Amino acid sequence: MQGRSLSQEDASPGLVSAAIQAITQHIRTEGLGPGDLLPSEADMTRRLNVSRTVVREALRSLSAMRLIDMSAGRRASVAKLDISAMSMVIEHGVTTEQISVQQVYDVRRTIEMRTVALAALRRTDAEAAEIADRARLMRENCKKPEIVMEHDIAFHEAIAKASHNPVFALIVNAFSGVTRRTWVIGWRTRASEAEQLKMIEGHQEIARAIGAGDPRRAAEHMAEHFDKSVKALIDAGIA
Amino acid sequence: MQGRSLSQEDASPGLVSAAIQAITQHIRTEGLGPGDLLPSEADMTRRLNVSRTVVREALRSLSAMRLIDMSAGRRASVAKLDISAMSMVIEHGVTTEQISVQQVYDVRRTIEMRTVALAALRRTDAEAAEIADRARLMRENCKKPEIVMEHDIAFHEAIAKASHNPVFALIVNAFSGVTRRTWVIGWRTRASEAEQLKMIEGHQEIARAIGAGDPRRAAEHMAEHFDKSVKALIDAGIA
DNA sequence: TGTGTAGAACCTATCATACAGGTTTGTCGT
DNA sequence: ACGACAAACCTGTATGATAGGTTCTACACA
Repeated sequence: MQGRSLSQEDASPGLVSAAIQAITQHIRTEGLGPGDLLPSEADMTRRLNVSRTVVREALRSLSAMRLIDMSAGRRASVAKLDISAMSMVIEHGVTTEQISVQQVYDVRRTIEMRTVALAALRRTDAEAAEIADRARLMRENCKKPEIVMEHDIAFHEAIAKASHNPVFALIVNAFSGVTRRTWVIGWRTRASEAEQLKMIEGHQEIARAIGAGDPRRAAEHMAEHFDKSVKALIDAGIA
Repeated sequence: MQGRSLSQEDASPGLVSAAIQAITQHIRTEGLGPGDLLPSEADMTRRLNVSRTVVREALRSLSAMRLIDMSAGRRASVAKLDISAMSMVIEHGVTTEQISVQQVYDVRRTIEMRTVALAALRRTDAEAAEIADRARLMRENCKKPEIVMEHDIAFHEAIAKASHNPVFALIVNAFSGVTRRTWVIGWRTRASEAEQLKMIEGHQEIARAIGAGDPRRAAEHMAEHFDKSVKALIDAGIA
């Protein structure tokens, strides 16, 4: 007893892929939004006429891509937008040497030149304050690289958020993982303490420009920041 | 008999998450590259001291993110970079109305302004030819929207590829899915045939600029193209 | 009438086992 | 040396069982 059914397209081979299709389509056709519940596994098992194993692997796949949330005892639900999956993809690309760190920086530069300009135009006061705070905290902790790094990453994420375009925020977030793995290298390369401070001041300049609502100046400082960061990485021998 | 083992961090709850961690870490520590084989499921079952169900769900998750390739009878292998997972995330965001089409276009514009400039600088002759070909094919099939669309998408992907930065290619690819869902709307909005032709000519201009190795002109035409596309979408009532 | 608490009902997480079918590999006959 | 066949190994899917988490209901008690 394992009659093929699965409504339609068995394009990609395997029942699991078909189940994934069916589930995403269900979300689409039912117009489900974040938080809405999906049918239970047993239910899907009946509807799709496959074993629970298949249903579970399909759900697990969706969960891996963060399209749905799963937790014990509760039915799966549609997830809020979250691209940490992409973060894994990028990290994977870097660790398997299919992507270079420099290439990541080029993309980041491209995107953040835009987010910073948008942020300068659209930031709320609270967002401007958050951004300025991160820059300040970087300076205050300038002796502790780990902490500076976390604030640095949060700084860039806050700017992306202030751009008010979630797609930008998503992408910037996706790069945080890689950044965490390479940040220290760039930091160490800045030989003198003065140079490290200058880098932090660059962040403060950016924060000020955003606060002043000056997109051009913000973008210029961001560009400068990236140029120096890339230079630091190259000096460190990361091609 | 199900002693907890799994080396370390059970941070995210669930054995599956832990298994995912273990597998990605295995890839990292063994320095595996694309095509290299992972241990068999049975092997992992023993090593991680969990059931095969868990191992399979972990593998399936990685497979969903396209970090590994799975196929019947063969062991899983490390995958070549492929971000079609992100495509699903973006589509999910759009269908659940967490992202607007316009926001996607803003991101595309930002990125493609860069890819087109890089392409003009770094394209090989073959790549330039491919890009020009796509533009030509768009014109030749201008009566068949479906075909124009496919060549349009391929056009943009070819440019991204010619930028010689795989991360850009990845991201542009990620947007192809959404584009496929909205492209026709923009096309229909261009009322007259003349307007449709003008849009296609815009692509040819871009192709020419890339062929001529002129990044500035290429970027200008790309900007114009996006501005018009967004306008078309807005006219169509897609906020 | 209001409330809270113990179950019942429902669900997911994980395990064990089984079998069908695809891949790989080595062996044996020619 | 070569090619076909078989064994060994692996994955895909199904089934059934148990443990433990969630939610809702109904009943006892205030």
